[in-house]
Amino acid sequence: MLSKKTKYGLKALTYLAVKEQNVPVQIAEIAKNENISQKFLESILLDLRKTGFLGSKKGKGGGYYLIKRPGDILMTDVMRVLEGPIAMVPCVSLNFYEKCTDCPDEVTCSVNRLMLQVRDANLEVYRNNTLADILV
Amino acid sequence: MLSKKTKYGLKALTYLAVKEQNVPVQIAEIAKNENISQKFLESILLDLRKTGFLGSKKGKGGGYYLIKRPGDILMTDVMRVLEGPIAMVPCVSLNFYEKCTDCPDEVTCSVNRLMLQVRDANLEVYRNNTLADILV
DNA sequence: TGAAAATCCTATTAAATCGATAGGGTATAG
DNA sequence: CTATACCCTATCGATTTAATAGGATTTTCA
Repeated sequence: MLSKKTKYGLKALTYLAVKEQNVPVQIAEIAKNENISQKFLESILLDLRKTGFLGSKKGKGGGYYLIKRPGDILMTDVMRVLEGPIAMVPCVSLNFYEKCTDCPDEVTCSVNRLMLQVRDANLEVYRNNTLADILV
Repeated sequence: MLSKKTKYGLKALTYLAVKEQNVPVQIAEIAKNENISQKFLESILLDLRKTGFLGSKKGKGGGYYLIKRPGDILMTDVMRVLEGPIAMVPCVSLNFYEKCTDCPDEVTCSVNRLMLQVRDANLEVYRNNTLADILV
């Protein structure tokens, strides 16, 4: 299942993508328009700012805005920040590799074999989509 | 993340696949060889039996065995039983469709748009793999 | 016929995760 | 200097997951 964090994060990013770049939009506005708990969204946007997707501005007239153009924001990067590793098991993860403790040999593991294909298929999708591509 | 249930279930299926068909293998043997909690595996195999993948035999010399040939067991079916829906959001699910309560329109939803592609990519993988294909 | 073997079944538990909330701190515009 | 809006940490309740417990049922076979 896709986490609500990821869902909300994606919705917020697309909301900002159709706005003027570098013009701050307030959390409250996004939350209201996208039916998201404001406090929860707050923490998600904070995350997206710390990871370099968003800029922010405090005080009156403040808010969040996209730092890069939608066409330059890859879904691979967004998904890794919001949802975590793209691989379904650590032993096939590119960025978060870990050996299985229970499994003696990855080469002869059927789970590994299947999940490698799944990882590649998902990567292909995320690499072929920027934020601009999923706008209406 | 792939659940342990799915991981263990897949390992058990492949274990049975390399054995003679219709010859029962005991839970204890599979659990020991694949480093799986026996009791947990018990409930998983029970599930796989109820959903038509395995047959069972009680008493001495009993155990579980594959009902179909590995080449006839599609990963789409296995994954749906063990892991649940293949889609990451219900609004793009083929077998478990549900409308989002928060989202006014699927057609203009960026999450929907992205997750449709992800679903199709995953389906493609699972449809192209039978149990026979992921054996060593 | 009875004891051992093995699956069947339900309930419970411990830990982790998730989604949401609380409550104040900090910077900035005007 | 005050209102605004982001910043930050902590906590909570619900759900899910992985594992365990404990016995019921069926079958084999001596």
